[in-house]
Amino acid sequence: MTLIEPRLSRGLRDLLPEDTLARQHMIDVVRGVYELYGFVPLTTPAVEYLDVLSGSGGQEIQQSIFTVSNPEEEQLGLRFDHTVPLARVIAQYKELPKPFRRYSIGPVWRADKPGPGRFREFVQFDIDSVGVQSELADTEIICGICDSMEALGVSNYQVRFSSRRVLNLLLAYASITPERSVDVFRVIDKLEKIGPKKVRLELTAGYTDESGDRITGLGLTAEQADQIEKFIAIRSPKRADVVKELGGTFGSVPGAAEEIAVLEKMSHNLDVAGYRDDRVIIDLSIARGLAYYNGPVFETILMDAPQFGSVFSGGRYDDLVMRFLGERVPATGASMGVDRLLAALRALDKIRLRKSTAEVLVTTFDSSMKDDYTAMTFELRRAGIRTELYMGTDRAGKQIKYGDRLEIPIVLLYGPDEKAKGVVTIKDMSAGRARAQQLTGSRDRWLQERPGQFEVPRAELVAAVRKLLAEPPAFTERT
RNA sequence: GCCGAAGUAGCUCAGCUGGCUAGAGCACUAGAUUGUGGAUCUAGGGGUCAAGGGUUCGAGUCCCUUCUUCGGUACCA
Repeated sequence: MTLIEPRLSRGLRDLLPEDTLARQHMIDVVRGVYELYGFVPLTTPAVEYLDVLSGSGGQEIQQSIFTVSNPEEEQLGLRFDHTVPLARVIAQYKELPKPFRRYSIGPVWRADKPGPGRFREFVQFDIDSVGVQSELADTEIICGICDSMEALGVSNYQVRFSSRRVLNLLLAYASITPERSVDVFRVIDKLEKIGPKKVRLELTAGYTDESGDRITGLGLTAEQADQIEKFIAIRSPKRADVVKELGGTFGSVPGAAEEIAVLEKMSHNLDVAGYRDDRVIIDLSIARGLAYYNGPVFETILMDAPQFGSVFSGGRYDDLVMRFLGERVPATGASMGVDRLLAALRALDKIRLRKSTAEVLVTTFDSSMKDDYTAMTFELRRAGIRTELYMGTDRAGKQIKYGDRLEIPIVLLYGPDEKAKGVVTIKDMSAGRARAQQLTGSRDRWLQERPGQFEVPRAELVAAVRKLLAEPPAFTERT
């Protein structure tokens, strides 16, 4: 018999229970925030028609789409984000009430070459408001980002926003054609990463980096680069100052006053909602690389883990539905990089890792008492306590060890002795974990001490377990 | 895509100018301990030395090719 090697195609990975629980927890928290805002969930298939995904043109785009075959031999592919399927749904279900404010959570696929921290299948959490032109919609997305970060226990973060329209006006002012503007945005967006010198070189003549790689410049003139530098030099920790200076320097550019006013309104809305300069700033170097953004753009940095880059970013994209309807539908939204944020939260020690969902393990070390164990287990489950019944008749040591390895906080011991006395032995596993740190050698003492163990009347089992679960554990747990 | 580095047990690695049956630590399994987690002791399982070819009496070690992984860089709708 030829054995099949267990393996995964490159760029794909498994998430073992511990990782899945951490991810689930994070998603639940953020979902809770946006449901608090009244967003509704939307689920679309992983597979879409290829032309729906890639539009009429876009060969580059098609290269990173995984194609899929079906019996009808249709041209299909896996979605690479949630935004395009959303645009399709908007166009297809015209009866949907507007504004349509929805969130989508699920895997997306990109057939790129995987790199460190980059996979071919990854989960995105998207929130979008469709059908609202008002900057209130953009503001609300930003507020939700802030609330999400705080609900996740991160206080030191910064949401930075800018506006593509303001940037576009600037580029026009610097005599840069609209076709080139996306290239320019891409370079400006690197400011934080590579510094102003390299940005200037990349905007103009290009340069050769340390590894000998040739970076092609955009070929702008020195005057054009000057203009761009003058613009992105406008920075301040206070939103009002940025708006003011922007108005002073560029207010006379045709159409600029109107767009600067949008930034001002957003800033005002944020103030009213209670999100001040310490959390949300205007940063004119935020451009985002995506071509379809046409209004406010924003991103989120964890100040204690900036190396992870933006963990939650987005912007306004009023023209995406055009592809399907031929008419403009205003839309704005953001996408949370679930895996990136999770990695950052782990680095910051903000995620409690759990190996099991069970709070209680019922051990079964006397085979004549199987019915007692089953009854006990379901009694706890009906009381809403997450309970695992040990399967098998291994000796007590193994069963307790199993609970220990899965970090189940409570283990129940119930044998003939307990039954005769009408009690259950409850074992608070955290106590033993703390004790084991101090105790060296001496197995006898370890056996005698039985840390964290106590008996309660069998009838009071549920109440006692509830009480113990409500108490703070004896050892320090991450929240 | 480009530049660089590395691939030996599940993980981290040792293995000298080519030479006994390829090792260690950790992890895992079992026992000491069939009613108690940790520590300790004992035993055990686990390897196509990334793959293929070449040189050689002999290759984990040298040469070539391919693959993969990790850095950096570019791209990222």
